[in-house]
Amino acid sequence: MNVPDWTDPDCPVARALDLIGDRWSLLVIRDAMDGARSFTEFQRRTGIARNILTDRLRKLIAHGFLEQHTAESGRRKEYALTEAGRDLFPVILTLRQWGERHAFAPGEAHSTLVDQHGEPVPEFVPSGVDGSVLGAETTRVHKIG
Amino acid sequence: MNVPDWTDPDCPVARALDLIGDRWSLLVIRDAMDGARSFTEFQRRTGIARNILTDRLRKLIAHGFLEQHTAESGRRKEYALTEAGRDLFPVILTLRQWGERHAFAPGEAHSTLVDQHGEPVPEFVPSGVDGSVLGAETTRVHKIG
DNA sequence: CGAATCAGTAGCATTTTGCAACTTATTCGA
DNA sequence: TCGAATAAGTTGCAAAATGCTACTGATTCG
Repeated sequence: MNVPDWTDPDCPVARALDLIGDRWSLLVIRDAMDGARSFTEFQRRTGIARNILTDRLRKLIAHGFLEQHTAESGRRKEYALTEAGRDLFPVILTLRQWGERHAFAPGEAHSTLVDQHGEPVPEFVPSGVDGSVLGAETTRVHKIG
Repeated sequence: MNVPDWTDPDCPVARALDLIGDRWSLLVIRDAMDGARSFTEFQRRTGIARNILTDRLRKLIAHGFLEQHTAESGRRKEYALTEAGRDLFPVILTLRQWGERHAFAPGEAHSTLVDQHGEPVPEFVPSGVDGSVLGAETTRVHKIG
């Protein structure tokens, strides 16, 4: 997508999905957050076709999620998350937690997310200014204008 | 996707994306959260092609995000979110907040999310058991086994 | 130096998506 | 109650995206 032909220009959700709402982009971001740096490493972890990976890495760079820089040792290139890319952490986290709750059978094993001390990351629940839990029923979209 | 051929069976992020990681599913969910109930309404709001919408609605039902029931008045069918579908709220919210921060120029107008009293929904920041802010740098994936 | 590895490209087959026109059932209004 | 409008898809075909396999030119390692 050439940046300014948004599916729904007023909606931040739609703009975000125009940028990373495809089969692979968020998996690449996930792996970047988990330490992947090289073309081959992204390819191995995701299983994406090589030509598509080339395309996705270019788009992710063009849209400001990744940047390519030269590694300390050697001249080989590396991909690293930008601030905007790292800022997708809450998106990946909520997808993960949704998946844990609804895409695994009870008792079925899955990878988990832990903090620096090895403690599991707690469930992440949105709350309003008064501390009440927020959901689709208790919020609404306020349109422009 | 026929449910048990996951891209990456151990990863909840990948499973979630196998189910709703395409151009349109999350926009349909977004509109369902914002009150859309009928085929035509989804079509009008998203702009998706009608045959693709048919396909997506069927898949969302098959995967347990939506259910179809008969409206009170009249015999016409309606689509409604299931509990699993409503539980995608945090995903939509974090996508929205990412979009607000990174996909709009400073000062550019966009729709906003408000609570029952019309108060803007606050920024949603993941934190660990000790209350510290979590991000990609301070967490890691703990694999199965 | 030679072999292996990395980072892609290129060509082609398959799948997915999009568009426009058509169909069938409801519903609404005179 | 009839006729028109609207809802909810379906169908056929064209265009775009994706995937697979093989190939290429640098790096790097022993």
